[in-house]
Amino acid sequence: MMLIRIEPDSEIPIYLQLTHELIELMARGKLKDGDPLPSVRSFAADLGVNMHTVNKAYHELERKQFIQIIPKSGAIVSSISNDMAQFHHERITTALQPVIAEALVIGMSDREIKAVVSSIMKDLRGE
Amino acid sequence: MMLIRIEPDSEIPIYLQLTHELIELMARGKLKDGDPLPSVRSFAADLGVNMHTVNKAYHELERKQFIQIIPKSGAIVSSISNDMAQFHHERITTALQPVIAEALVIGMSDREIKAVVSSIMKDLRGE
DNA sequence: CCATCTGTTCTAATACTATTATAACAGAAA
DNA sequence: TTTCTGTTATAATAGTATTAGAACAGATGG
Repeated sequence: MMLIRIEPDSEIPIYLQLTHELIELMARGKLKDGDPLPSVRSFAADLGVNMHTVNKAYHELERKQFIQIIPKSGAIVSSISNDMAQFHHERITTALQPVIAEALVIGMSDREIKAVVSSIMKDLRGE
Repeated sequence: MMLIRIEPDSEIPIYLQLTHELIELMARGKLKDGDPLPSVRSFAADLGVNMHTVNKAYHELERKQFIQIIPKSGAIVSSISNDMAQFHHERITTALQPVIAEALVIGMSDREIKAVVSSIMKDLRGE
């Protein structure tokens, strides 16, 4: 049983909420390399969403190389290959840039921004 | 003349690209408190997009309190009121969280993540 | 081997968002 | 008073998100 809650009325699409939640579970170490993910059908039933929505989330995770989908069998969490570091690094930087810019505009100091980042990292690593 | 380039074929909606670009200009100090923004018509003409798309970007910026729209007159960059710090702070944290989680999963160390954040801040503040 | 489970693929419908195009309106500005 | 401004309205198009239902074929386990 996967402890995940979806907000159907969120502005964030369900399949993206799901990818975020699963990545967070990986960050927290609750999903580890090699762990199997639920089948799209059972997971969809648990979450009360459509099979295709879960499938879309899985393919998003596969695109980002966080899981491996074995055709007609299932999906498992996959370790990140080090040689793709550059690929991932660029995505992270691109995603971070507009948020940091916004933080600067609202008047946050470098120290404050780093503190927020540290706080988030601590929360994810802790426990 | 505002030095902004839009990618019409990006996965990111044009109106969001515009908001990001404008916020970045504010972060870089090229748009300062009280500076007027181009009219939605002239800006749209310059960018080669529709008037309504620029208007949507402006209202997105107003919602985030980065500009002030004076009805039937124009829009100006507005300083951030300190008493809204909590409001902004939460948005920043919420936006940052999934990206940090992703960074951790791809194996970035705390030091590396902070380095990327510092690099972005330096780029925005520098020059 | 066989029944079941798996992801895959297809069609289809609905709702919403993004973008563009026109047009008209009323307040602001010069 | 003419021009510029954001505002509002209608409409069309394209794309995305979500759901539904069904069929297919490879994988799995008894």
